[in-house]
Amino acid sequence: MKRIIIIDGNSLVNRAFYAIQRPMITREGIYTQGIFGFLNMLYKIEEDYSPDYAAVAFDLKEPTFRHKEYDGYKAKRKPMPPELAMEMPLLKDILRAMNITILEKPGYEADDILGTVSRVAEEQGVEPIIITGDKDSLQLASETTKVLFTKKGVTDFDLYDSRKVVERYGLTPLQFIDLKGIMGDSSDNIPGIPGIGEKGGIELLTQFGSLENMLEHTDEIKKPAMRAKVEANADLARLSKHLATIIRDVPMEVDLEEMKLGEPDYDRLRELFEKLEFRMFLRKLGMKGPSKVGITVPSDLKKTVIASSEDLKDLDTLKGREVFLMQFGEFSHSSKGRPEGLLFMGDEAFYVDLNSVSFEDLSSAVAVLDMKIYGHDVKNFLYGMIYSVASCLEVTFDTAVCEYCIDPTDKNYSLEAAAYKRLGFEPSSGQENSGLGMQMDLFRDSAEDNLERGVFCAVLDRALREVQENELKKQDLEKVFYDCELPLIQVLASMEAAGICCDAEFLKEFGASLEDKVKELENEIYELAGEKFNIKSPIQLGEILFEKLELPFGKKTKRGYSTGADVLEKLRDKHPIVDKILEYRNLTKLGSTYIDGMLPLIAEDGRIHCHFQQTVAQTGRISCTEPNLQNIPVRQDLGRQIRKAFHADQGKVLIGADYSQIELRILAHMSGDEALLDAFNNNEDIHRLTASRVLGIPYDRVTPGERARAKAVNFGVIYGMSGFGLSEEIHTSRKEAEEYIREYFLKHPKVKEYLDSSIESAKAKGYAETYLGRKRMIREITAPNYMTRQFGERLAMNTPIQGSAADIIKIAMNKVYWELKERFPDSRLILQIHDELIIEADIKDQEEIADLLRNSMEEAADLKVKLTVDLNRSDNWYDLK
DNA sequence: GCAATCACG
DNA sequence: ACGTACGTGATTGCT
Repeated sequence: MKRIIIIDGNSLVNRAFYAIQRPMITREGIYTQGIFGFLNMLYKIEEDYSPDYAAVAFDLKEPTFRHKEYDGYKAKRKPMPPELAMEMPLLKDILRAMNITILEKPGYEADDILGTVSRVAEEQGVEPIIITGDKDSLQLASETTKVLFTKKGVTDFDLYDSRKVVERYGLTPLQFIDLKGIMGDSSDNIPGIPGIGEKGGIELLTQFGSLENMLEHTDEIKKPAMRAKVEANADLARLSKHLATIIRDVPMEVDLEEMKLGEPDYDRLRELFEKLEFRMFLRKLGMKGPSKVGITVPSDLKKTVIASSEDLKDLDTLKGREVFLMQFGEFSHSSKGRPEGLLFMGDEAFYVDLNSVSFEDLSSAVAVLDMKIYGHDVKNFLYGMIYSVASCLEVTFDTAVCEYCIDPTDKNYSLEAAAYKRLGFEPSSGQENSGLGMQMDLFRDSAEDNLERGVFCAVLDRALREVQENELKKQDLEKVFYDCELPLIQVLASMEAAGICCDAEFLKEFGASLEDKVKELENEIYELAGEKFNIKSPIQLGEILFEKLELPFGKKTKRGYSTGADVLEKLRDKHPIVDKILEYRNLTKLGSTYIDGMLPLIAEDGRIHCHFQQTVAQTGRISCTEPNLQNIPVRQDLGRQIRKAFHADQGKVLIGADYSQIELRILAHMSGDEALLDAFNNNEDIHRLTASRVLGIPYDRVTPGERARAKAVNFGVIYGMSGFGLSEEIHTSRKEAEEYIREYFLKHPKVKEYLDSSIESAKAKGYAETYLGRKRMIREITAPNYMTRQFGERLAMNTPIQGSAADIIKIAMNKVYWELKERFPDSRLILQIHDELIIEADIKDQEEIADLLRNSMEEAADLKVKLTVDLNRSDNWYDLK
């Protein structure tokens, strides 16, 4: 028997829209999750039921006969969310391209079309399957007509025929209509008989079989209350049933042959899928496009396991070549483990088993090979070599870092994720959890298995690289990637390998002294609270402060009272316990994060080797983990003491250099605001100047308090401030804060223009752009939700500023690294803290290196303002000020 | 695994 | 009427 699928388009796309949890938006700002979900459903159904015919019915906007017969029909129905409404025309385009018939009929609903087409099909001996998320259509089920009803997600359905309807609900499909006549339907605003719901309705239908029969024999209704309701609303019930009845003879021509499934219009479909960024579907159709790349390992590839130091000479065939490199096993710098093995693949593949080959032997073998290497997350692999070797290897590509340049908003840069995104690659069975990208350290396979897996990764990575190379060109990202991020990999690897000396004894002693004070404070707090409790638990603390001690609570969080420092700060003079708690927090933070957290991360060489993350921050900054050396305390002296533990090695000195006000200088450059430009070019104090301009005070008479407020205003400008945010920051009324902002923009009209243009540009292009052309997608900017959109606007203002600063210091780092390597190989860049670089320099070269550092940083970008750098030298980090 | 908190730029 | 400044990472408590 031939089979037709008849889809309720509106209903299904609605289900699809809400089934896909996270919003999907393309680069151009088109919402796609409804279409995406719909197509997934459609493909699944085609696969499961292989239909011969297909049609999709849609509702039209104009009123139907039901509206005309009953004013309130669907009156309370919420309109389709605008994000989804946007998708509808595109969905129809896709269906047309697929050669799937679209059915619409003025005055009727999609349901009626389903009813009519299924009747005709049944008459012509074709089995109809009706697909919908709406229970109403169950009334159409018969022995031949099936209703496929969405259950959850986009691939989970329930199939009903008349028998299953009876089994499941105890009613025949036709009785469903009667039921709705009695109980009504709030979503369609069908009244039914007021006061009778589903339970009562089923009871009545079980007794009478149909609504008409019931109305003729109301005297037989046993419960008097129910009888009264039925008798009083007989007409309403008839109307309701009428409204709920799906019309099965809509006056329309139904030609099944026109609904026959045929070849889609591949070109048009490809065009649409590309526009919507549906890489998976592109691949599914086996069409040309980025998904065409086949992942097959050449069968004649020579593969060798190197399991002894003597065999390392086999690697000579790689000499001078560009080689894919991948590491198996240990990743963390702090733990003592060594990598399991390394894969090298040029024209041939080699797996060096580091269980049988010494690390030193490998490194000396590699050192003379003069290879260029590429791979996925190469920085981690470089650490698998001795630094002197790693620094000789030129890195020609990194598919992880490249993916980050193309889309810095992604959360997962594993090889699998990137290959899935760009190629539509899905692991075949047996590969699902093979850890192709990230987690190879979890596997302890045989050398042969690692070799096989590595070779597959090499082929996959090569395919990914080709797509990415095109994308870089297309999006004008080549400068960002090739000139900035790619060379930086080497720099960061070197910094990680270098690490910084950390004095464990100092930390332990400092920690012990903290501990004494913490114990003391703990007891005092229990004393003042009158009981013991967990001070570290915001919930318990909140109960003590705001219930037991009845202090006035400021803000609330999802879980209860807010006990953040800003709230407690305001309560300091209300109760002595508050100060103790603030001090307790202060000390335990230092103890747990900066002492206990740091000590185990000191490596055998007495140094801490943090990991610099090049693919995390959405603005282009780098971040730092295990430990985070970018947030070592500095603002308060007590915490700052921690820095005494970090020092230069024997015969070395630390040289620190930080950009002065780089973000505000970038703002001055981008906006062209004369007042800002002049201030910076004349080395004026920018916060003082802002105070003077905004508050209307002579420059020389600005007080420290006024300067501090102006500083907050300057930060606010960079962050895309609101009056509320600023008022919180400087503890003033919102009105006053808004006054400052108004005055600031009045005095700096070009800054205002620039920030507005940032928003406009992000709206038009869908992304924010930095000095080097780094792009960050800002999906929020077109969000219908006000808050979300506002957030997007702040991102649009801040990202070019923060991101350009990141670009500039990266340029400086590349320059400094190569200069040091050539001229002062004993001195190394060791830390970057966003606007600051630290070098551990050989004492004898310190003067020249200081100059080199300053010049590299100041000349990293050519802006309308001078970039200035403050330099400091010391043998420990604390005194680097 | 998330929320709250707090360290940095 | 709403809820509010940008970007990170580590620790702790709680579900």
